Amino acid sequence: MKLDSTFYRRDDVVQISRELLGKVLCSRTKGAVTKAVITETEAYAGVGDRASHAWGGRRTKRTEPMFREGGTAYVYLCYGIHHLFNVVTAETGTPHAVLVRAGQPLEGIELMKKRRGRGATDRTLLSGPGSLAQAFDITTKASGTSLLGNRIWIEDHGIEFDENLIATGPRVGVDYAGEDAARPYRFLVRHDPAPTRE
DNA sequence: CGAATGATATACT
DNA sequence: GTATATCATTCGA
Repeated sequence: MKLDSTFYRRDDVVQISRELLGKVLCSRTKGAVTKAVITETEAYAGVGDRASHAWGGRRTKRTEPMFREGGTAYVYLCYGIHHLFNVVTAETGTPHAVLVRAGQPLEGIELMKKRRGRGATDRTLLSGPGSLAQAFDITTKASGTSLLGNRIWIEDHGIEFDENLIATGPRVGVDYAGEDAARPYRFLVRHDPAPTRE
């Protein structure tokens, strides 16, 4: 079933980040549907988190979707090449978000390979936030889209990973964030066939 | 290991 | 309005 607003609008973004493991990310473009089981996430805890784009309450045209109600998509371009997909959580005005970093392909695999091109194998298809967004055809144009609609959404297929399969650690690529860089806000499934990095 | 690559934020004139 | 530094990464050598 599709996750509804009660899932997204809770305040504990770290808890939501953990719960998103095993959920199924779905996208539909031009009638074609692609789905994947989420296996890696990172939490970005709003104004008090130096690693977040919304740190200190920075509200700009780019970060505006993060301040909307939980259940909104926040997508932005990084390093001039990669689109990164985030799930906005909490109530309106609280810019919490969860970065989806990796997943296991479930449906529309051939289409994902076609979008990724060249050396994309089952292993590398969704390994990393930039790759995942590319495979799902998610770009900055999708930023601000509601996850309750039929363009991008998340389903619960009843998949549960055992507690000891879940690894927790510091987030990737946020060394600039000072002490906040060390926070254990990263969640991933061990021995995932589509890992990003250990 | 390091280049690629462009939108965005911020600091200027 | 213009300039410049920076970036929640990826891929190929």
